[in-house]
Amino acid sequence: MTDETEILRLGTRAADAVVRELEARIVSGALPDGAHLPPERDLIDTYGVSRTVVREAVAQLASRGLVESRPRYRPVVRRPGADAALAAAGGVVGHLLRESGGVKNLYDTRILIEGALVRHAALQARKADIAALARALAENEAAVPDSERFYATDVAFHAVLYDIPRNPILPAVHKAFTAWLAEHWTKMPRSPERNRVNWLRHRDIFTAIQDRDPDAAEAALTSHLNAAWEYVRGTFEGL
Amino acid sequence: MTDETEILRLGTRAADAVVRELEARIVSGALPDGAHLPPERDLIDTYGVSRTVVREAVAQLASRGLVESRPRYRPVVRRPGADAALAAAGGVVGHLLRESGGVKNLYDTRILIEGALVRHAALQARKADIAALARALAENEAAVPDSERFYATDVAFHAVLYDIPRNPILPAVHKAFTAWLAEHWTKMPRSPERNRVNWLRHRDIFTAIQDRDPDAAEAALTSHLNAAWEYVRGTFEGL
DNA sequence: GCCGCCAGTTTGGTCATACCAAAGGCGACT
DNA sequence: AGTCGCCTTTGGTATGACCAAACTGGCGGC
Repeated sequence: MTDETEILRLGTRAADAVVRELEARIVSGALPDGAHLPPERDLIDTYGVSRTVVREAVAQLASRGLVESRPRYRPVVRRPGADAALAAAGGVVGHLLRESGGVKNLYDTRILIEGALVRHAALQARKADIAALARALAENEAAVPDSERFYATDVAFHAVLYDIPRNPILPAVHKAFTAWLAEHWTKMPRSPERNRVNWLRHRDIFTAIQDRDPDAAEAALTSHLNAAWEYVRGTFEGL
Repeated sequence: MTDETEILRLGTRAADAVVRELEARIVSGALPDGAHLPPERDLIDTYGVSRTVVREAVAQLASRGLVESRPRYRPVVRRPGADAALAAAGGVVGHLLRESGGVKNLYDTRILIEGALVRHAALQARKADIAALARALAENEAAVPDSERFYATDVAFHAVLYDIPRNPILPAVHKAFTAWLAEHWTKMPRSPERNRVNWLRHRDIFTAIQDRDPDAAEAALTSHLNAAWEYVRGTFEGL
């Protein structure tokens, strides 16, 4: 009954209380973004628990993205954003990508979402959005000879599409997609010729959006992404 | 440089090695799904580390959804699925929803995705898919007088849309959406009249899909979801 | 012979303490 | 004033102990 929504439930440990306390101090702003957490030994007598519990609490906060904890440094408070949520999912996604069809499934999901985005852009984009797209497109073109820079501007061009709806969740989704797929994507063989083809596709997408033609925009986008998939599918046999 | 993709990096602890070991034993099937982890004291001398490290390793596995750890029970191995990934993100999402506009952003994202799904359904749905939709629609209609059952069949109807592409990520996304939005959604005032209106919208969506008309399907879907939003927006002022 | 109850054992949760190594701060020295 | 190096702070790990709840097995009753 209850386990439906509590797949990851950790149960009621003493650490949970400390987690809630610290959580409250973070969201209330008492521990502002960027500040570091008090030393563990302070938290011990602040909350009257053992260091074991304190450490587990901090670990939980880290796994939730509320604090950023590097090996021997003081944990840094991070007000969570949509990207933190996606980052938290990253660990599991890594496993999914290793399974058969995992990459394909994720990529198809991306195509689905990005297809919707270009439709949205074609219908809703403001002048400033189209200008931003044009700029990204120009930088993309300028980078054609340099494969590394082309990849960066390629990502940037697609990123603009995620920015247009002005929904902070979407750029985070894009970041997550690129991070998760980057491993497979960056090993794709590249060349100025290849880059130029991709740039042409980007231009098609841009033109369709500029023309306010959602069907053409979606068609150009899916064709672009599917072609890219076909191009790299050999990289990961059957994934 | 490196922190771009390592938002949640925990650094190199001794626990990480144990995590990798156990991870390997899980994905290799040596620890099959449903089995429970060896006792902590066994892991201690299996890997030659202290119990502190073992416990941290198990906690990390739990946060990644590879094991399910309830308070005083042996952790149970869970082969991760897409739903585990989304569940991992749940903790942070809870905070996002408390922020201004958080619910709206999440809901808009849902509309974007589900709009793409109905388009896809209108273009790609097979006979069996349409039959499943028809069945869900019928059950939805039958539940009109019973608001609680209506909510369940409502969710089930939308779920069919996420099943059609046969991409396991999408049903997990749907589960995540409903779980995250349920808190706000279930407190929406309901009545058989209201249910009937919603059912009519569902029928519109179904008809459009059956007619292979993606534009009509998307329009019906967005109209349906936006109307629902307007109806409940008073529930959470300005969220 | 089967089932339920109870004690002993196992096992996860917490505490206390100690030690190490690296980070960070402070002061001396140049 | 700037730099180098020592000392303190602080996170990471190891031990060992204890508790309470879960588990197990055997005993006794039905």
